Amino acid sequence: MESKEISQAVISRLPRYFRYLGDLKDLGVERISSQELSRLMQVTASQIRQDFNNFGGFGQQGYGYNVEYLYQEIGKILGMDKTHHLIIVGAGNLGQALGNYMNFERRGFILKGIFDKNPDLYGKKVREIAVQPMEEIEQFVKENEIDIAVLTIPKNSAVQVAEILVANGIKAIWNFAHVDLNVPPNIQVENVHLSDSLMKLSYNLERANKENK
Amino acid sequence: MESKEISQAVISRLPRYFRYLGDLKDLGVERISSQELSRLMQVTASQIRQDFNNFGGFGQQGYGYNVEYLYQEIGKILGMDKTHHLIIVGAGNLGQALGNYMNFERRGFILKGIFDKNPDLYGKKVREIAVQPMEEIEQFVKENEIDIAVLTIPKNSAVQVAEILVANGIKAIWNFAHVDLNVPPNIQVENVHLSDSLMKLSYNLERANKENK
DNA sequence: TAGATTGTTAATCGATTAACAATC
DNA sequence: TAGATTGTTAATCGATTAACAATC
Repeated sequence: MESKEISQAVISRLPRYFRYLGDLKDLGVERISSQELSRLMQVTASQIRQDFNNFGGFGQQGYGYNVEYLYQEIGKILGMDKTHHLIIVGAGNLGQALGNYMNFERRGFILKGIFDKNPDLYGKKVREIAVQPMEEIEQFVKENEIDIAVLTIPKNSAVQVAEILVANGIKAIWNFAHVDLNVPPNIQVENVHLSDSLMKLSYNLERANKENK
Repeated sequence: MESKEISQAVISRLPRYFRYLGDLKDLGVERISSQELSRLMQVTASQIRQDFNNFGGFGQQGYGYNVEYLYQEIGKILGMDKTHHLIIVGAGNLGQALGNYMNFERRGFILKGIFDKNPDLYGKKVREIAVQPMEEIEQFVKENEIDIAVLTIPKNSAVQVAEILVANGIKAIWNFAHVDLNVPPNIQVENVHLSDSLMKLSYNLERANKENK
């Protein structure tokens, strides 16, 4: 039971810190102050210190932060020290693209299964993992310890499939379907609504065009 | 020159309104009040009215909002009444997946070119569009009216390619590369950092696991 | 010790929610 | 007209920034 609830605004910034710290580490930088990091990342030093202090003091007065240590700690907070097993539901272009993306595996996200309802795809391999019929999914999820389901199926079937997954014990869904899922509050959902993102870009493009006239 | 700057928080919500209104329209619903929409979308009626009123009054006291009209207006705000020409830079799995995604075309986002530096991919077709060598990109962008460049290339080349695109007149970048681009402020960038999103899910999963123990 | 920089409290800013007068 | 619901102002809440005492 966690006492202090940390805002999603803070959480959303952690992966970016993690990325910059990883780069600094690779560059051999040993320590960094909130001010230097602030210049690098274009956010205020105040915000950096506030963000880190949500999780306890990682720094040292007069010194700053040890890059390697901070990197490790943020990694732990994000669960990067653990292995996660995932399945991909929907073996279309996007599902395959995500499955083939090596970097996820490097971070401990291991692809365990991939499913589709299209028989033409059965047996097709995505990184050694053969596409299985959708019907197998319940059994598979029950028998294997799956942490995360990646939903890359059309919106009309997404809600129903999500319910099946939840009923069989899935605790987290990475949702690429363009629809809001209706799941119990203890199930974690992270939405990636690509067309929403593209529309936002379209709006900003439009607005910038208008301003420059 | 726009007078009132509308916050990105509001803009980010518009595509979701657009989606719900589209669904309502398809269901034949003619009018809706902020309260009904509030229940449907799980946001406050107050926020709905505030959001819409950033762009002028779309409703009518005592009646509510006309679904069709509101849908059209939000569509216009998002630039959905216009055609956008885009190119995809990076013809890997993700680039191809995005290129093949039909729904973007339905919304007026027309794929005009696709580029990669891997010669094995030259000539490969993604929806009638043949992959071209990366070297062609400058000329192509100059000669064709391209609005948006979709970056689906590895992080190490992304920053440099973005600079080339900007130098040749690209005004908006949809960035899937896991790196922050450094472009002038009049260039619009929308980032889709998939691994950031997955890490956030990982954090929330972790936290939920702890709480339930 | 003096200087640097964190951790943390206080002040500010912006976004969300509530309330209600205007009006269809 | 009475009822409903917007548009909009005011109140609240939360997130960001500033300031500074603690401390390495």
